[in-house]
Formats: sequence, structure tokens, C-alpha cells
Amino acid sequence: MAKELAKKYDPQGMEDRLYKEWLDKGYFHAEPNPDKEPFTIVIPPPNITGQLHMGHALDNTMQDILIRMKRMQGFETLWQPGTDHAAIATEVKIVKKMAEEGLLKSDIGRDKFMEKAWEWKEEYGGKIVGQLMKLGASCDWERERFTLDEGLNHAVNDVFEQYYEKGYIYQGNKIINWCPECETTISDAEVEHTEKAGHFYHLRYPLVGEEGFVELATTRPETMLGDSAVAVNPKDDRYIHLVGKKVLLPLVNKEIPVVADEYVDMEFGTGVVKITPAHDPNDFEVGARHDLPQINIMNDNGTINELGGKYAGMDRYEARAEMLKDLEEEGYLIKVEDHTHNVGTHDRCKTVVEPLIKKQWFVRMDELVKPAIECIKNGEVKFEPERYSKVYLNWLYNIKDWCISRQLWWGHRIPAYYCDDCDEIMVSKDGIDKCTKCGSSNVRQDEDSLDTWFSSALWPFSTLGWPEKTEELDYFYPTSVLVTGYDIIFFWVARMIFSGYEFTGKAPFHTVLIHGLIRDSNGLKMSKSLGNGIDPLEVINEYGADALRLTLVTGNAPGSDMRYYQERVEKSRNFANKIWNASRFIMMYDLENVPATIDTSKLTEADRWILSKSNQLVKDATDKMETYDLGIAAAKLTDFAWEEFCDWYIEMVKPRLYNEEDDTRIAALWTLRTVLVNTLKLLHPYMPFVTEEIYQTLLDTNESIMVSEWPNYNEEWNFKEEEESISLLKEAIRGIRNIRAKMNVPNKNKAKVIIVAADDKTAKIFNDGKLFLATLATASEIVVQMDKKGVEDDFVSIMVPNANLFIPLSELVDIEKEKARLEEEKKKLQGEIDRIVKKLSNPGFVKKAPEKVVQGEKEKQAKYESLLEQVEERLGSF
RNA sequence: GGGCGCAUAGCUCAGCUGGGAGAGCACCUGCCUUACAAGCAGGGGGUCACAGGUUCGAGCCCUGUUGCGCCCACCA
Repeated sequence: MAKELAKKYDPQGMEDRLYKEWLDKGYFHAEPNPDKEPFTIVIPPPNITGQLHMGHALDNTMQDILIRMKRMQGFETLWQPGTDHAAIATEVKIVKKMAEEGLLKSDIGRDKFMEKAWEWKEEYGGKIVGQLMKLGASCDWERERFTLDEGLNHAVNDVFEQYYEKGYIYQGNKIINWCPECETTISDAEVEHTEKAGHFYHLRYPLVGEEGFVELATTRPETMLGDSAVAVNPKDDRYIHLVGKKVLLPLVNKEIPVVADEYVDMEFGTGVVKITPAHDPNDFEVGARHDLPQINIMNDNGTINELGGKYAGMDRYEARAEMLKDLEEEGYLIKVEDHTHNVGTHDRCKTVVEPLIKKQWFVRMDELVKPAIECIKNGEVKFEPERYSKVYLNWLYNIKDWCISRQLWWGHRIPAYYCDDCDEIMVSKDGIDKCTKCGSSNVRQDEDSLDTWFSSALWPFSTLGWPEKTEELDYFYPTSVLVTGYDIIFFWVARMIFSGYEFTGKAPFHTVLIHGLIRDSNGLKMSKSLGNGIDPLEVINEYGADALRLTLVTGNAPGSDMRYYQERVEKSRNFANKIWNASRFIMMYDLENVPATIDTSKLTEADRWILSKSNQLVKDATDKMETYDLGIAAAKLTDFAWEEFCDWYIEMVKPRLYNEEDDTRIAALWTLRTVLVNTLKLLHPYMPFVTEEIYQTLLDTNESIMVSEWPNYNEEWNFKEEEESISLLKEAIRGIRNIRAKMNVPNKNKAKVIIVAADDKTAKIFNDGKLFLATLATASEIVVQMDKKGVEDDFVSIMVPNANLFIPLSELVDIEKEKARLEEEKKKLQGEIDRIVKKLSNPGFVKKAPEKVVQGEKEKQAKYESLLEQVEERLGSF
């Protein structure tokens, strides 16, 4: 008993059922297979705390499209999934949850905290995996990894040790970005610069031992507690005489020197700068040049420390306010100006970052960056769209050493050890319990953990077993394409590339496919705080994953942001519904009697036309998909399926299907099925669920479309002549419908005879198409003849190349109006002809334009002239 | 300060290597035609931001202008 499609297209239920089937059959699983070529994508590991959002939905849909296409093309296809521990993002959530239970990190200690964290991970982590499944992601879940699992931890320690031994990792007392809220360092990449309205405070610092003062301006007056100099430009005549002298630091009552440094911009502010080496990156440099003391005035939580005198213990902003009050009272505050400036904030918590000096671990970038730059230049790695390689390169050109240590517990603990007896510092991937220098067992591990991106940087090879030499690594690495958003190029893509070169000697992938952000319908970024985010799961529940997937990858240029409109999802759902119903229609007939293959000579013109179109589509869509133009490919597919196949071909074929005696009926059914199957296959990467459901039902099989063979372009299904014939018939049909619509011909008056007067060759085309012509043009009869016998003045006429069509509409046609319409038509044609003649009489055009273009113009001219002739003849006949 | 992107129909956007502009939504007209009203047929609507240039030919290439947007950057 053949399967049946449900009457109504209803993605709910169907999608989950099919996904489970795919899982059960192990279609997603990949194994090293010497008989096949590998195709690998590593998933950008979502944060375990994460909820699937539209960005994930887009990112993973794109990956799934590529993966599913390649799988069907016969590649051994691995989509490597996994999740990211996401250090700080997760720790913040765990801490928050603990706080609800009245617990603090410090209360329970590191080990207990980690226990809790893992419990938390077991409970909440992995939720997102289920959500990816709802989307249809064909990941190899048997290979799922986690950045903190044992193997990956091993890889991280190994990398740390290797970097350390090469001297790429070092510990340094440098100025870093400190988040007083999270109480940890963060890397430069995590600092988000935002324009903020602030103030420019003009202060006077009195000269020591003489009358007068210098005036300077600052945006952060509280840092004056840590001032160790004021600086002027050595070329600045206004101040040069002060260099070497001292000024009195107000409030602190300390004498600090005036130094000369090129760094000072004479044009900006007063030309005098207070120097706070411990709290400003530039001042740090100036301080180093002039050997100034570094005075750290701040505690980890952003309060002023004991060096701050009466301000000690105050929050930095509280201290600022208090100090300004005091400065004003004591006459040191000259004026306050409004001033908007860029303030560094922590991208996670938006707290204003405090630059300060701390001993941290860094990765030296100068050497590592070289192959990562070179690979773009020599084409080993390509960005798609290409312009993003500039963004990438620009970042690498200006890169500074990477601060990797974090004052967090949830993460990879730094494999560095200190001997409390001899102060030896040791790094070991295997752990250390005795000092390698003095033998003391008084060793302790560094308390800090690593930046979460340190482990994600290794993701393309650590997930495949590195540093072990696994079969997987050997076969699936380097991976093929990396798909991600442009917002993550610095954090992740760049770091994967240099890590790949450093540890495997190869680029981790050859292509980086970049996409944009999904914005709301007003063009705003979807965000929790704005509450404008749309939950993909709700959309999936309402419209189906197929509809969401198709929507997300169509209608925008690669790499650019897109706005989300629910109406577009509706449209996609409607498309799924369209395919569903077309398939139901085809399945109403006795497909079991249709042979698998058929000689194309048995096909009608219409059959060959759609087969030829479908064949061309195979080529076009595949080309576009392979060059990552997923949106264009999708548009071609949906246009073909909806317009050519459903609106034209199925309608053309109906009379043949209705007539059981028709001897081309089998050919029609064969063509319907063949074209539908090919279309379903091409659509499958975009809409895996509907296409699967229809495919299995249509072919009455349990074989999955996802492991069926990708359609190939077939040289023998290339029917140019039929394409032209059908295109002529379509033009005629459109002409008839158009004219009747314009004349408001009621339905009951439509079914009239249509007389076609055509030349020999064209007459044949019309004769061959008679059957569907009558249906599509709503005619009672089509009479094809060489002359205009029987045509009266009150017939309305439609001209197509080499044929005139006449419809008797006596009761509706006002002959004068019909003449006017034809005159109008004549004018239009004449205009076209004039344009072409002008073009063709331009010697430059004829000489320099490609032959094909010139020929095209000539053909158009001939066509229009012939049409004009027909119109004139008709006009002359009245 | 540097870099990048965008300006095309009322709205949101496509438009691949230059050869007379498309889609969806919206709007108008007519249809419950036995696959589908989540549909069918037809229609109106665009100096492709502006100014130059290259070319036989420019929405597309070059230069400049204007207006938005994004990224990077230590101007206190």
C-alpha cells in the first residue's frame, strides 16, 4: 500500500519524527573513509548557558545547508558539534544562582565551586543541543565535545606548555584591562569602546618653589591620586621652561616632576598632561620612558585603596565626586567642560573598564601572527565575502600581546606552578607536585584560569583528538569551511588560524564564510535588554523549522545584516505548503505504473521544456551553493518550483492526466515525478523536513533523501528548441489573459474559439500545444490555420512572433477602442525598433560589442518588426 | 583619526564577471477553476542618492560630494 501525504501541511510532529528517524539510522555519523573525500565543518560551539537565538539559527542553518549538500554529493561529511564552557559568561550565571541560595564563591572555595559548576552544567548545559536538533542540524552527535572535557583540557595544557617553552607565553607586569564588576582581567578584544558623555575637568597644579601653576585637563580626576608626573611636549615653548621643575599634587600634597615627552599633543587641551602610569596605557609608556613610579590606587572591586588617603574605600566614582568637591573648595578646580569621549567597557557586563598594572600571563603575538597574515595573501585561507579579510588583517597588523589569564574558576586552570621555597616557576601539562629545582613539595598551582577563547582557538583540531595522532585528525583535518558572524572574527577566527598553523602546521580551514546579524524589523540589534529578540523555537513551533531556515538564508546579500520579518517566514511556510500540495496532486495518479526511466523521445514539448529548465536549474543552483551564494540559489529554486513547475507545467499537464486514454500520460507522470524529485533534492539542504517527508512518500520508500544522490547536470536533457516553443506559447497565453483582464471579460464569456493564424513552423508549435493552450487560455477550441479565415472586424487580436491570435468578443469589443489599442501597440513597437536601429547604426557598437550582444539586438529587431507588421496589417484590415 | 559597508518601486531588500532594472510585502482588478484562498490570473508603481569620468554601452568600473550605518584606534 502506497504511502500518503497528509491533506494538510503540518510541520509540527512531522519534523520531530523525521529527525529522530535520521538519528536512529545514524545518517549524521561520519567515519574516516579512504574511499571518499572528506568535508568537515566544526560548529562554533555555543555557550552551554545559551538559549538558541536567531543568530545561532542562521549560523547553523548555513552550516547544515553546506553539510547536507556535500553529504548528498558523496563526501564523507562531518559536522563536528560541541559546546563551550564560556568561562566568564557561565561563571557569572553560576555565581548569581549561588547568590540566590545565599552562597558566595569565597564561602565554598574553589573545589566546591567547581563541583557546583559541573552540576550546573549537567543540569542546564546541553539545552541548546536539543534546540539545534529542532532546527534540523545534522551534526554528528556521537562526536559531541565540550571545551572543558578531558581531551580538550589535555590539548589546552599541551598548548600552554609548548607556547611557554618557545617563549611565546610569558608572565608580565603590564597594564591590563580590569573589570571591577567581574573582578578579572579581560583581553583587548573584550573591551568595547562606547561614546559616553563625560566631563573635562580643568585642574591647577601649583608650581613648587615659585608662584604660579600649570593647568591641565582630565576626564578621570580620581586617578590623580596615582599621578607621578605632569608632562609637556618638548617643543612647546609655553611650558619648556618648567621641565625639570616640580609641581605640587593637590589633595595628595606630594611633589611630582614636570617631564617632557613627545606623546603630549600641544594642540589638545592645555598641552599639559597628568601622568598616571598605573592607570592609563599611555601614561604607562610615558612612565617607563621617564622611570616614574607606578602607583596603583585601586582595589580589585574598583574602590580606592589605602594609598588614597581619605578617599580610601570609596568607589571610584564616589571618590571622583568627593575629590572634585575638595578640589573646588581648595581652589584647584578651574572649570568643568562637557566632553564626550570613548570609554572602554567590558563587553559582557558593560562596566567601565579600569586600566591597571597587574602581573598576568600573556601570549606574544608577533611571531604567531605571521602565518595568519600570510595565508590570506597567498590564498590558503579565503574570507567569503572577501572584504572581511581586510577586517581580519587590520586587526592582526595592530595586534598586541594577548592577556590570557583570568581571575576566574570556571575554565582551564593555568598549568603553571610556583615553588614556595625557591620561587621557581614551572609549567607542565602533566601537573607538578615537586619543585623541579629544589625538590620541595611546597608547590602550588597558579590560581588563575585561561581566557575562554584560548581553548576555542584549538577547537578545529582539539575536537578531532589532537595532540594524539588520531585517524580522525588525519582524515578530517584541516576542516573545510568555517561559518560564523563577523562579530567574532577577532575573538575566534584569527586565533584559530594562528593556533592551527602553530600546532598543526596547517590552516584549520580553507574558507571562512561570514554572515551578518539578524536584526528586528526596525533594524535594531536583537538583545535581551531591549526585549526585542524573537525566539526561533517559537517560530519553529508556529511555522516549522523549514520555513525559518529558508527565510534566514534568503533575501539578503552575503555577509550583511538582515531584518527579521514574521511575514517572510509566513511566505516560506507558504512555499513549503505549495510544494506539499503540488506533491499531493502528483501522487493522486498511478505513479506505480510509471517506469523509472523513459526515452525522452516519448516526451511532449512541454515535458522536455520543464526537464530542460530543471536540468539548467541543477547546474545554476549547485554552482551558487558551491560558491556560498546560498540566498541566490534558494531564490532560483523557489522561483522554479513555484512558477515554472507549479504554475505552468502542472497546469499544462492536467488535461493529459485527466484523460486516461491519453498516450502521453505516462510521459507526463514520469516528468512530473522526475522534476519533482530533483527539485526536492536541491531543496533538501534548505528544507530538510518537508523534502524528506514528500520524497519518501512519493517514491514509497524508507530510504532517506538526505543520503540520496545529488542531481547532476545531464547533457541530454538540454532542449533549447522546446524552451523556445513553450516560451512562445506562454507569451500567447499571457497575452490572451491580459487582454481579457483589461476588458473585464466575465468568466462565462471566456470559453470561445481562438483562431491562431501562423506560419508553418509556428503553427506546429501551436498545434502541439493545443491541448493545454485551450485550458490555460480558457478557450473552447483552438483553431490553428495559415490564414485569417473566419476572422471578423470585431475579433480582438494578440500578436506574438510569427502568429496572430484572434478571439471573437463581439459583444465586448468596441472597434474604435480596439483600433486605439493597436495604435498604442504600434507606437510601442516602433519605439523599440527605433532604439535598436539607433544602437545598431552606431559603428562603435557594432564594431566593439561582442557578437552575441549584436546578434541579440538584431534578433530583437526582427521580432519587433515582424510584430509591427502584424499590427499594421490588422489595422489595415478594418 | 583610519577602514568598511549602504543609498534601487510606498516598505524591506536581490541584482554574479558592465549589454536597457527584479522579488516579497503593501496597493488595485477579477476569480472558492476537483493540489493548494497558506491559493490562481491580471495590473499600476523606479532620472537605480548627487556630480563628473572611463566605455560603443554604466545600477554595476573610476574620482569626488552628500546622508546613514558598522568596525578599529591611547588624543589626556
